[in-house]
Amino acid sequence: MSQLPTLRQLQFLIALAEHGSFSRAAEAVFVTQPTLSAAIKELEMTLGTVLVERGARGAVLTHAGEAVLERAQRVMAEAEDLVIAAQAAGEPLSGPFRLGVIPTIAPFLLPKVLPTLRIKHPKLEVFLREDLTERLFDGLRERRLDAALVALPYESPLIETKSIWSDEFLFACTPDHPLAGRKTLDPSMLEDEPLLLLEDGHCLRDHALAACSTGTARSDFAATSLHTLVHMVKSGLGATLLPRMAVDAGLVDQMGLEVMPFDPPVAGREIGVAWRKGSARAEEALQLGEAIRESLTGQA
Amino acid sequence: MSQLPTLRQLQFLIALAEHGSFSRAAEAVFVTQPTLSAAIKELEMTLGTVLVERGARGAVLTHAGEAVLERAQRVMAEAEDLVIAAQAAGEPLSGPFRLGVIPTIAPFLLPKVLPTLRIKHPKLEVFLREDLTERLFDGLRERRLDAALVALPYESPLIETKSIWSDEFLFACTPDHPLAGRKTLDPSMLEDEPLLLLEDGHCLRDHALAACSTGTARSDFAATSLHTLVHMVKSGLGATLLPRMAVDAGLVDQMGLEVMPFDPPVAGREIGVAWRKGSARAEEALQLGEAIRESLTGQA
DNA sequence: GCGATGCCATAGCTATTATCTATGGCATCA
DNA sequence: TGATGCCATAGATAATAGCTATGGCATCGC
Repeated sequence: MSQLPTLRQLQFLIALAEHGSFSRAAEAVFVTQPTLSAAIKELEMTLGTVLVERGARGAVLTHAGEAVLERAQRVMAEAEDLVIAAQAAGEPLSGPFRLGVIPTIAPFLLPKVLPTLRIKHPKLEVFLREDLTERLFDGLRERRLDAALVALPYESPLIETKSIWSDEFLFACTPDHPLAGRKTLDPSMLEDEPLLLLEDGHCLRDHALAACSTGTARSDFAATSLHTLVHMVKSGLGATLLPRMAVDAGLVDQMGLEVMPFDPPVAGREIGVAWRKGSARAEEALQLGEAIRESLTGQA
Repeated sequence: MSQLPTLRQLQFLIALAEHGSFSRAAEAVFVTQPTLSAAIKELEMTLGTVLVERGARGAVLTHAGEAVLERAQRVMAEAEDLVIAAQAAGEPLSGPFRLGVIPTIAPFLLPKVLPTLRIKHPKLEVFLREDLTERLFDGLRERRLDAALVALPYESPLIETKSIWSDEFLFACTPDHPLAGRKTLDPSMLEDEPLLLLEDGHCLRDHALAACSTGTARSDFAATSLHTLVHMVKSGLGATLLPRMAVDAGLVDQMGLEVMPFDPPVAGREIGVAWRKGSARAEEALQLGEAIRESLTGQA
């Protein structure tokens, strides 16, 4: 069995590749140039291959160096994951946690949930990022996020999800709408009803359309947020579907709109937590989802 | 940024988990018990978590320890891959190379190819393993093999392939067969022709059936190798399809059988090289395939 | 009970090596 | 042709990885 390189050596190689010069790379990793120089030489010795072409204008990786660099980055990333996983396993739901939330959930869920979360997990520091599902998932894949709250179903490679809450859709319209005044509604009644929806890219748009397969979207107008959406409904541009969570949070209060549920089986969307497959904080993501569910049922 | 653990510490942890005792683990990695003890303690310090429960009857990993262990094994595997990749990049096609070959290729291809390979790449030490495709692919996934020569198409997760050679199918029958004496053959002529084939599991069986979609396999007899197959044909049990490579290698010499090609477009199978996705020797696998192709065309 | 045994932790020492400072050689560029 | 920037080497030192010896503490067999 051949000798293994040191993580430190790999770290130095990565810095060297990044900065293209022994001296600057050394500076970047807070050692002196001879130290880094010796470490790279040592690495080349243990690997039995020249990794770097030294020149007067700096250093360039050889072909073998590039191959090693790629794997070195993987090894370092795995090692860093290990550290995070260890900390997470030692004390779950503590420390900085980068959570993405989609815009149709964030303003209605977070005010309810964050205070309880802060009490139950005082060591947890939640950093929030609001964005569309696809971009949140990109963030998960690129390790910029630890977890995300999104609406399901939503398939995406390398992403795993767990549903934590069912969010029912409600029909919203002006009082002079033909369907106004009803207690409940059947999706089939929305046939030929031009629905006002969010812009393309918002998963709520697709989920709403899926919920009432008979309804059609107005193609001439679309809203950029749920708040503007209800205002557009109010001004007579059409009816829409709203998540109950948003209505409960007071989205349509004092708007003078009619809001009614559907007959069972109730149409809706699932709210769930998502994480990168193999993430060091996958377990924590699940626990966070559970904590959110509890805090929702606790004060529902 | 938190301090990273050492590969050595991870190695110690893996040994400890495997042996369940500090003393025996230490022995296994050729250090003394206090050394390993100190290293594990140091690891626990840098991770900020207790990984091991010390008891009088040995050591057991904590929950966090299990989580770290799993990732530690990944990191170590990646690091070992890095070493191999470096050596491969430094001097491709050298050193030990574990090559799997399916039984319907091995006896006919290897005698042609291995001698040239030995001359062109004298430092390459090829270790051969003959088995069915699926088991070879298992070997690739479990890192017991570096590459495999198989017949394509053959989809399998985590496996990548590259075709290197087209192997035409030939029709073989006894001289008293109705189709005997023809120059060429159309697949449609095999309708209702009961074909004698290899046992289930051999991809050649499936590829042969795919080549002539009209033909049907005899379900009462099946051969375990191409050599027994031709003997069974000879004894009148039925006709069959043989890869040209095997015929060229003398499979039916002095057997008194009729062998004829198909009309274009010629039916056949692709012979290709396969490797584990992300393998440290993926590049070498490709090069090996290229070398084999060259050695085939060189003396075809 | 009570040594005997096996296991892990600690202490103190040593050898190794990682890192630093200082310096030299060698290209490139003004 | 000096000046500059870059990497390699040398020598000294601090950090640490490892070893030997030993102690404490359970468990087990008698």
